[in-house]
Amino acid sequence: MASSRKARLYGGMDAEERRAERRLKLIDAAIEVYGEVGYRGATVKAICEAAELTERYFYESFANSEALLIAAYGHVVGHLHEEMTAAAAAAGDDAEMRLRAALTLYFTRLKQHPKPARVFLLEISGISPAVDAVKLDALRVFSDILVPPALDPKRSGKGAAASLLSVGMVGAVISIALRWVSKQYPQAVEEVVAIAASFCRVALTEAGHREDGHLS
Amino acid sequence: MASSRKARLYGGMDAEERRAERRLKLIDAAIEVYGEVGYRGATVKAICEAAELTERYFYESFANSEALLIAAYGHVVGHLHEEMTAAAAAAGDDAEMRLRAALTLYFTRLKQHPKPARVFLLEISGISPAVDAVKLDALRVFSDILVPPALDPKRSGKGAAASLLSVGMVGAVISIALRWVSKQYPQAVEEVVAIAASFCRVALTEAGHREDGHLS
DNA sequence: CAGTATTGACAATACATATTGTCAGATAAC
DNA sequence: GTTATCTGACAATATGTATTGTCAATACTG
Repeated sequence: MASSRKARLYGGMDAEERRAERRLKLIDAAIEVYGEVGYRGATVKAICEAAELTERYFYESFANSEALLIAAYGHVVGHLHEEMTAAAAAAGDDAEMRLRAALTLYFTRLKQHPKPARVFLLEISGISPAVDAVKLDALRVFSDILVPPALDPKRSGKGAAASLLSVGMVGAVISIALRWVSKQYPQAVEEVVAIAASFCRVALTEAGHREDGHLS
Repeated sequence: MASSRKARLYGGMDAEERRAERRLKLIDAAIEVYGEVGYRGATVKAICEAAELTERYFYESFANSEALLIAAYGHVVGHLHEEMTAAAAAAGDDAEMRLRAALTLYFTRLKQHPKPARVFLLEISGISPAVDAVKLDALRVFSDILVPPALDPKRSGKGAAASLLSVGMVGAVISIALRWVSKQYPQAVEEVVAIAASFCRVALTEAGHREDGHLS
């Protein structure tokens, strides 16, 4: 009872820690491999090799390839989400400023880390209903950062139309990002942000108009 | 020499015609099946069954599944392209009118034919470089309908930025379409068109500003 | 140092599907 | 009605990969 050590230490870590580390290595490796050959081209074996682990450890942490994809996605998106929220918050209360700040952070990270970019921009679509649901949720979160629903409290009646505006906005930003990445960043971050922001502004202003019955 | 009939007739058609008909049946069946289980879930066998043909005929017309996907995509997009061009032309010279006409046709067709919609909205992404190239080309074509480059002749200097605007526009429209379809058309066509148009207008007006050195 | 938990390499299995091949029966030509 | 062509069903093969299992080598514990 007194010596209730959880497990034998290896490399200074107990069993739990080692497992967590392997899990992380697999996620990192997955992002790497997805970025090179795409999700569907990524075999379990290739990911394990990249992670310097064997297949046994793959199934220790993940039920199947899809589970790893979702985990990798969550990993990338979780970070980004935090950072964007923080950047928006730091920019104050002005909607335009918050927008700029969040987008600038987004495109900056995109340029710094091209591989993860591919995971959550491209690879994530149309794998399975489960994966699509995860993506949908993530997009909603990002859209809320760019156009905070809190700033738009009357959004009860025209919810559906407002939702299409959010969707269009996020679609525009992601498409721009995809192209920008695949063409290897031909424009400066500020320029891309300016372009993306102009689409986001549509969602902001149109939502306002629509609330006022300014339809069509 | 005189009796240079190409081949024996079956069902009133010669060999060539029969082959063409089978090819078409396969394309139609593919669109149907993709619409139900997605491209990656669509086996050669399932498509052949839907087409009421056997695998032998699949390989008669297509080298592999990917070739059929590309053919199906071209089939759907070709039609749509013609119709949108015609609708835009019929709407006269006013950019706003052309835009409305093209978008209205797009969303109307989308509602009429949900299955093809899925093929060219969702299934087409990230299958392979070849398929992506086909898609990229198609998107460029559509973007040219919505914002004709002819109306924008000075587009030589700031080409790259203008290109991102087009990309964003098309991305917004497609995302809106996807959501609208997957939620089973909660808004009227006119309303969706209005929302989509507001994103397209960004591409039109921003392009103008940028030409005037109105950057950032 | 002896013993055991843990690891890494790799074999064995399972499975799904693409792709090619076979052949009996149907259909048109003469 | 006979023959050559074409068709449809299905078998046979090939391939690639996920998933599980085995086992010797390694790293820690006492």
